[in-house]
Amino acid sequence: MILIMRSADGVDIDDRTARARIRDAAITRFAADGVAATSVRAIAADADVSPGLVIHHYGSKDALRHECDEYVAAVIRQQKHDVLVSGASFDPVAALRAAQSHVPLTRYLARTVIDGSPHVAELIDELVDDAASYMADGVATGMLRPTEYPYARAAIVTLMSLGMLVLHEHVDRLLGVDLTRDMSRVDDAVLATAYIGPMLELFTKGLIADEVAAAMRTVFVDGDAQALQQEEEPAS
Amino acid sequence: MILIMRSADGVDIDDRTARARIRDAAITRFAADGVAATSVRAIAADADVSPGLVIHHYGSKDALRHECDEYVAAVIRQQKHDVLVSGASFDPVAALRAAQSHVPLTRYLARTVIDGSPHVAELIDELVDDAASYMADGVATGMLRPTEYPYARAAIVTLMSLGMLVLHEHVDRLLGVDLTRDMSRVDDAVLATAYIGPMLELFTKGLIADEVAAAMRTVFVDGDAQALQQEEEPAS
DNA sequence: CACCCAGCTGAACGTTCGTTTATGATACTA
DNA sequence: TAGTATCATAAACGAACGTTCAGCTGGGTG
Repeated sequence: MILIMRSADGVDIDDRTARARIRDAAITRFAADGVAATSVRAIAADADVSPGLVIHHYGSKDALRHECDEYVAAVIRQQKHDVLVSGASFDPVAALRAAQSHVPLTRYLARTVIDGSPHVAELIDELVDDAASYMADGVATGMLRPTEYPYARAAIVTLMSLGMLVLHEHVDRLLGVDLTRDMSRVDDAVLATAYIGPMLELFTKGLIADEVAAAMRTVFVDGDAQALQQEEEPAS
Repeated sequence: MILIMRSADGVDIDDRTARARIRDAAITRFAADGVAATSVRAIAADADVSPGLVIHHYGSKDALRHECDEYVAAVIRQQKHDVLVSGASFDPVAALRAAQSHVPLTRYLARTVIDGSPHVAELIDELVDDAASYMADGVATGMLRPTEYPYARAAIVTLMSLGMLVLHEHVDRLLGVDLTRDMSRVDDAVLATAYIGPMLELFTKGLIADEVAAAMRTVFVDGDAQALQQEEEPAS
């Protein structure tokens, strides 16, 4: 009945106490329905305990959510660390696997990322910093193209990936690919043609033609608000 | 006290009745705090009416949310139409402007896009279809690069843009650019260097080097699950 | 054995929620 | 002026919420 989180998964946490069960149930519920729409009673029912015990262990629903944030952040950091020490520098396969980590955790992150938790914001800052570091390595080894904006590019790519994760429901509906599922378990051609294929194409060949980009660059980067009005009054 | 939505903005809606005030207040509140975390009483207070009137006009909170969905979808469709009839085909400036449409509506869309509303899902499907159409035009006129995956690419780019919008809070924190603000009003260099600059670079030059992409393509697109396991057992 | 102290429960607390209802104010119509 | 929809409110409803608390349980210790 209860979706029990596999306790190990590379992380050395071995608790299966009621306290841990409550935390896992909370993470799954928060991820599925959002924090505000999840009741303490629902969490308690999922964890097969009384509502009172939830409060007894965590003090309040808010504190529980707080601890879920920290736990998810800790697990993701751990996974990041594991990836880092196993396959060094920028390994796209490992990075992709790390990004698509444990299912409920990923779903949790995708949900709470918009509810303005300071812990999650911190975690995202770290993810961006790490991405910037990885991508600098990637540029150095020639795997990635050089950039004028190392940090901004890392932030944008990270947030784009995260954004796709947040919108996983729509990605699934439109492309038939569930990003919150472990991708290494999906072996069909759908994933390839519907997601990774166009993704690789997009990030290899680009999207915008050079001359158009140059024009847009003139307007937005070199130009100013005046040039932005060129729709109504075509100048130059 | 109340954040009143400008009634016109290209859409021929001129109601300033209490009913409209409630709807506008609900959109703003739903956008800011989420649907579940917003109480009917808070909406009523923002609209300067009694909680009972909210129900009297809309029947229930859920029906109100339903109507907000439909209203936002209608306004966005209207704006899309306006852009379409004014500057034809794929005009990047107009497209960008249309994407960054009216502030509370954009925020609303960014919030409700993850709560699984059928109306919003429908709207997204339309946005993707439109993007596919625009991008096909762009390819025909040479403004965009050709693609093996026309629909998937359109979906990915649309969802990526939407994802950035959803994560606007983090985009703002990391890059100092508020995507929910009207971009034509922001004339400083921050927007250019922090967002549009790297965005243009990313979608023009790409990110991944050709040889790496070719390798990843071999693994993910041409290969299969067997090849995906090459980390543990490096084959071939 | 008595003790006891975590872990845990069931019932209840006060609050807030969405919603209902009875009633008042207002403006149009005959 | 009387009648009557329409718009709006204040008060209250039951349900569900987060939370509290007194008491039950069962394995470890004297």
